[in-house]
Amino acid sequence: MIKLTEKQQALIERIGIFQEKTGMQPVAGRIVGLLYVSDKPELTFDEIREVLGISKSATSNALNLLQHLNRLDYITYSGDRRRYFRLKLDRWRELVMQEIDSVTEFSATLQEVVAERTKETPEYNRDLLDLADFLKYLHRELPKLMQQWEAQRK
Amino acid sequence: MIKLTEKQQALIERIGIFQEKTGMQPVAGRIVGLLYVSDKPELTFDEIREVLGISKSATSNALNLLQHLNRLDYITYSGDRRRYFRLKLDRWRELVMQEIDSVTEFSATLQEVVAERTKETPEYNRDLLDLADFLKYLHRELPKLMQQWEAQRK
DNA sequence: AGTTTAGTTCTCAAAATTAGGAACCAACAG
DNA sequence: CTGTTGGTTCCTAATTTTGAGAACTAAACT
Repeated sequence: MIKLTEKQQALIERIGIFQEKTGMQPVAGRIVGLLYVSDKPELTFDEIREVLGISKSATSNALNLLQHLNRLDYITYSGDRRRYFRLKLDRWRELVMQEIDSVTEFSATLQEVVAERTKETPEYNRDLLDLADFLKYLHRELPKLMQQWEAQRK
Repeated sequence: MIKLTEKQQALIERIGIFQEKTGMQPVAGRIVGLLYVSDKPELTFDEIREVLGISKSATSNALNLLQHLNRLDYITYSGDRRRYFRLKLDRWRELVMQEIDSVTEFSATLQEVVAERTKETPEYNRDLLDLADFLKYLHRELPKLMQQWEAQRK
């Protein structure tokens, strides 16, 4: 049975709250926190349930949500019926791209907005287009930025 | 009295929902949408209230929230007691930096997490540190990226 | 002083989110 | 075919969020 230190528990709560602020439900946020912090990075349904003191339904729903959000995975071992859930941490590059994608989508909406707007407010329209364009630029440049980062670290 | 087209209303709803997904409350999200779309980019309290069909309390609370989030401003004209609310759109660069800041803050938590973690999971710890480091890198590089963007646009 | 206007605050009800518990299902074990 | 385990689903209650309405404040106008 898994036991957490005070510090670990505090970290889980902090991470949980951070995730909540990005729109995630509380239990899901804490599961993410737990998987960040836990010495074993692969936990079973019941380990998660037990250590966080939450119900089966909450656990099930949150795990499914996290899988939908592309944050979670599970692996199995033959002769063991349980799933071992883990963060898709090794794929964090995809995660970051995913976040930027949604922003870029918004950029398209901004362009639609400008297309609808009066032409009487040229500076305002320019600001909107600039923002939209920068977001797209950011989206395009992100892969390069990742490569640069790879290169510059020792 | 301000009148919106169907298309404008639809855009406001779309923008509103997008904002909601980033954790903003519904009315605040729609106000942002309205100010993006409205031909007049500076609206009074009552214009906002009326065109969105919301109560004074909801309007007041949302406007204050948006000012706290650094998204809104207002200007006044002498001899007119009303405030003219507007998006701080011309400052979108700051906005973008602000968003990245909060991510960077999370990066510090990740480093704390790794400091607490067992050393028995070196790859996992490496992934965590990589992510944390990349987020900081992104934070540092963003200003440069903005400059590049300024330079490359015609 | 009395009234109108711009906006705030308080109280409360409606609606949405969250999560517990129990019943359920499917796979495997004996 | 019966029992156990891992996980899902359904129903419901508690909590939180949201926003309306009315009372209120403060400034400006008369």
